[in-house]
Amino acid sequence: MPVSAAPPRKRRKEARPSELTAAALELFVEKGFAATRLEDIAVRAGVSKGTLYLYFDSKEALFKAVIQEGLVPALAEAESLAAGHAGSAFELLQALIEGWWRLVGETRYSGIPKLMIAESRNFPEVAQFYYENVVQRGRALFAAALQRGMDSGEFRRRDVATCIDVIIAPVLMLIVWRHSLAHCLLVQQEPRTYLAMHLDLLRQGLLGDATGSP
Amino acid sequence: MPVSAAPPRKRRKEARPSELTAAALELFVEKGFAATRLEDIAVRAGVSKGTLYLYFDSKEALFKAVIQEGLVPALAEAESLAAGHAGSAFELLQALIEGWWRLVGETRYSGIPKLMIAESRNFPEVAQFYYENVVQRGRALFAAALQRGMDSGEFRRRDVATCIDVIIAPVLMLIVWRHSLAHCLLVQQEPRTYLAMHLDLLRQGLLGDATGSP
Amino acid sequence: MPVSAAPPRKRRKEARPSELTAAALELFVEKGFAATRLEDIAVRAGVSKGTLYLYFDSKEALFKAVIQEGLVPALAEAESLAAGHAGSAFELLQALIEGWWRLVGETRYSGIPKLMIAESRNFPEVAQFYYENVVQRGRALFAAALQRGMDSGEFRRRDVATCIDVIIAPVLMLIVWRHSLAHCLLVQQEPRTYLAMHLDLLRQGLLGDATGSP
Amino acid sequence: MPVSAAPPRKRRKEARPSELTAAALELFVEKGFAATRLEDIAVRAGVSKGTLYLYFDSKEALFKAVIQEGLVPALAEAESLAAGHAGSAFELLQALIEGWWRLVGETRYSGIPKLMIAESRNFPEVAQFYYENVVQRGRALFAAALQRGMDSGEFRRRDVATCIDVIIAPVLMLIVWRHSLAHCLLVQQEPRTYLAMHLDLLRQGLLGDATGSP
DNA sequence: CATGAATGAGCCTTCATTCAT
DNA sequence: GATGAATGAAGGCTCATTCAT
Repeated sequence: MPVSAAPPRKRRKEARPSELTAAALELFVEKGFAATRLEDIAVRAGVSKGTLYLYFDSKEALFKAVIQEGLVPALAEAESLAAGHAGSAFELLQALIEGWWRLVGETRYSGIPKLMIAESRNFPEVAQFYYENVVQRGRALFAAALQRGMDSGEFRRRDVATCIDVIIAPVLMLIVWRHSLAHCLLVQQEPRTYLAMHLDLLRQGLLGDATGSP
Repeated sequence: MPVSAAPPRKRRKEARPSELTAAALELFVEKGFAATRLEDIAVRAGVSKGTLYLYFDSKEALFKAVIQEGLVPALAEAESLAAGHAGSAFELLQALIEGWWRLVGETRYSGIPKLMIAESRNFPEVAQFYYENVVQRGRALFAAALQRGMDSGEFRRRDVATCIDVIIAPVLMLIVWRHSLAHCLLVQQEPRTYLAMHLDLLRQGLLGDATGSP
Repeated sequence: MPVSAAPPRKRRKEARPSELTAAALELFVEKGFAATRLEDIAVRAGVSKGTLYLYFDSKEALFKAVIQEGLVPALAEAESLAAGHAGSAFELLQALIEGWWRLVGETRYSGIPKLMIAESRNFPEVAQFYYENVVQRGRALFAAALQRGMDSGEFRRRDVATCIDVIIAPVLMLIVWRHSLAHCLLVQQEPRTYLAMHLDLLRQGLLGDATGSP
Repeated sequence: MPVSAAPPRKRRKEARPSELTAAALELFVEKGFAATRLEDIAVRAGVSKGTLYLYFDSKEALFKAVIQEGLVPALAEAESLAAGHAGSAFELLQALIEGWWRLVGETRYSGIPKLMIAESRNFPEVAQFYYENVVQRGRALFAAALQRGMDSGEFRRRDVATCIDVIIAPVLMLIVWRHSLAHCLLVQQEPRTYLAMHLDLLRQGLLGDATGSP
């Protein structure tokens, strides 16, 4: 037993739950919920199987925790980013998309959307939580930007609710793609280029021609 | 017991495999591969558990069959649709998107993209097959339409490969959404409206201003 | 459909059961009863799985038939051979051992002793049948030869019942060995040499020294 | 619940594997490999089905362990017994046969020869192991005794390799017999009497007459 | 707190048996 | 008679969960 070194047990104890959910997230995203064994999660987190049950009541509870601690903090950050934004509506849209990529797309949390796509029908309660706390809040950010642009005449006037989903889809799809087919086929493309193309089409699509019509 | 009816043994024999893959597809899409029990598939197809093994060597072989017989026929139809198209490049794009919705989005095969997202990392070989026989061929259709529009000056000139993915994403996402979160939350929106919005933004986004410059 | 050739169905029909038991015997000896699939037997006999049930009620009934038609004819032949024997007691013993090798050891029926060793505890009734109709009758032949030799002073006087088993053991073991370890290790030895050695030791062992004592 | 007793977890852990192979050996010998259910083994060992898989990867691995831990220790003991033997060659033979009966014939390990006869063709690798580590070493012990006797003139000169097998056969057969037919028919004979008869015939058979010829 | 041995319900797979053709 | 598609009970194996240490 080493006399010094090694973080004291106290610190570990507090950090444990998030180490466990981090390991669980990785494996759930990789293999899916049902195909992931608790033992594998324990091994990846460097603990024993039984330890998982000190922090979570069941495999399903662990899954819920993974989702619940996943994207909410990122959303809060995005919300404050949007609140303090000063530029044009399109610049806000751009900031939202790029911010989302930085805060989610490039982190381990990017796996959560794929996970929810794969598992929501098996866990309706979790899906409900995710919808209310992530999807709705995320859509609201985009809705506000779009509404502002339309009200000011910067954007053509369209149905906002429908517009949001069309705009978000390429961003979501990029993430999902990188966690599914692209991952095992190694056909990665450059995300920044892809997002730039999306914004390029979007600018033209939303702004319309010089006269602002139709 | 009816005097007529009762499918003769012979006909069943030939029809069985596709009845089984149909039942399997539904359940794999609903629950995922690992969480689907062969017994459930058998019950849904109206046969016994053992019968599955008369037609497929294993659960995994059944999965492969589900994917392989899934979208290839629809793609062939889309290819012939594209080959015989006469209108503008944008009209071809529109026809591709709407055709895809009609041939895939509204059929049971719409579940396959969701299934591949969820399972491709567990079945790299199947992912490879899907990529080569569905993804690549689908992208080629859109690539041809885009290239034609750019060459003729109808569309602004952009990198085709990147452009394809951005354009396809909303269509794919619509399908995936309806098989995942939307399905269990009953927050369905009208697909036609959504696709119309996508095309609306796309027209403006691709065509650009009156002078044809970017 | 050929107009001529092929044995007429009538003949097949009579020959069928023994073709089936022949195939079954081979596979039971090779793999054991439980590990042999009826389908394999059917294939080896060149019929379909269902056909087996036209001749035998169950897998167990087939097993019983295999044993019952196995060694009884060979024993009858050995009995008539012994009955007509004219030489010394030792020559009779020698004729029995050599005859047994020719009638059983070199035929497919040599598998039956191995089969009974492996399966008798799973099929006590069959074991009973085998004991009464094969073992007992076989021992009786040896018993008669021994008794004759002891009565005439040709052999030393010993307990016949015990003596029989010691004498038979090497012959049995030779057969069993060739159907088990020797078969998969290819360490076959020459059976004739082995049997000659057995008889050589036996002659000396039974005859004793010149004075006929002890 | 008793205050004392109750084997500590630690001790069980170490003792488990041999408890499991002991139970497995009994059942494999009784019913054969394929006809033995893992559940029965577990019940006989007083554990649950799953526990077997903590110690053995599969049913086949359990089988291999049963064979591998079976007769090797007994052989080692027999070898040291032979090494320290001082009497005549025949006395050594006698000691080997009687020792083998005491160390194997009367223990649970006596089932292994029957098991190998029944299963070697299904498990060629195990047969190979058994042949090299048990059969070969056992034959070497007898070979040495025979060779010594022939070199000293105590025995008649014969081909040693063939002679061994003839001599061992009755001992092996006795064991096999008691685990197969004799077991279910209750026709047990006295083993000691049988072995004595074998040795009696053998002495006379090997020694020959007073003049040492032929 | 942490461990990992033990459990047993559950699932994939096999195969003896049946029966419509 | 002969076939082989269909059945469903049974068994090997896995893994979420528990609990004595």
